Amino acid sequence: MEISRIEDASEDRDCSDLEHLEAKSPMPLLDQEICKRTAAIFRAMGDASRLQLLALLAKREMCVTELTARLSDNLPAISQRLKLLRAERLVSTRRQGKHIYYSLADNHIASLIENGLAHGSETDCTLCPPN
Amino acid sequence: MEISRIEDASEDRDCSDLEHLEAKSPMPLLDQEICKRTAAIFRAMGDASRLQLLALLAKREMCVTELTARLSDNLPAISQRLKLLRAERLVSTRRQGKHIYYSLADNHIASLIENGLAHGSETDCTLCPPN
DNA sequence: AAAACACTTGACAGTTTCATCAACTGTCCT
DNA sequence: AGGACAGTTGATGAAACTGTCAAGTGTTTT
Repeated sequence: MEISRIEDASEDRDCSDLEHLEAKSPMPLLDQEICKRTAAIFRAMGDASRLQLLALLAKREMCVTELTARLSDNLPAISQRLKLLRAERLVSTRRQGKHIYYSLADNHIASLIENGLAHGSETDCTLCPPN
Repeated sequence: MEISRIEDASEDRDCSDLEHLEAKSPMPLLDQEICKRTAAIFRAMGDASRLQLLALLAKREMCVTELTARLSDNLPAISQRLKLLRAERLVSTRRQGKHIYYSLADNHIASLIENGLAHGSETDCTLCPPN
């Protein structure tokens, strides 16, 4: 008996005879639709420019012009990003006169963003060396 | 006075004279680095195949072969996805003999996935019509 | 030492995404 | 009705991403 024999005995067998797979709990995969929908939400949040946008909207409702000014970007660019976010239903709109006000679709989205940013901040690339 | 005069008086002015912007609270943008890092995390989670992978790993550590079998996909494909997830440090690896075991890098990631899936499930596209 | 297993990697092709710009729509003001 | 403001929408091209497959690495077995 060697030193590292503490592990499960099934480790010895060939992995290709997937008996241990059946043996273990069924562990069903995620429903495909839910999975795709969730991935789409994450993908929409997975861009620095759009995330900035969402972070602003997390504070309060804003019109496109104000967003444009705060982000110092051009209006069509912002509008295109908002269009994508709206398509994924992360934000919703309300028209008032000439202005169209955007806000987060619900506060579940807000907490996703908050959680993500919390994680993004703490695992700073410059601090933890890449293994 | 009309009916809809409940709103902030600043709504009347031209949005282009951005005075109201200075007037309101500073509302600093997110730090660029944190923003980019967070977006990268979200982007990594923003793909159905990778999300399935992460969801499996959220339950327990698994080797590549088992992941491949459970997802009924080819091994290099899985490996490439894992490579990306590892590059973003969402997962970490441990070698044991011939096998390389993958697991989520930390449970902050796990909760992000869980939250995301919770939201993805509840806002089912088939239920809420696209406006 | 050779063969077998478990992965990883590099390269290429096909697809997707993103920014940009001009043209268009909707609302208000005069 | 005409003009100005606020914003949206295609279209286009450049850049980034993904899957696939052959070839490579590391570890154990015989």
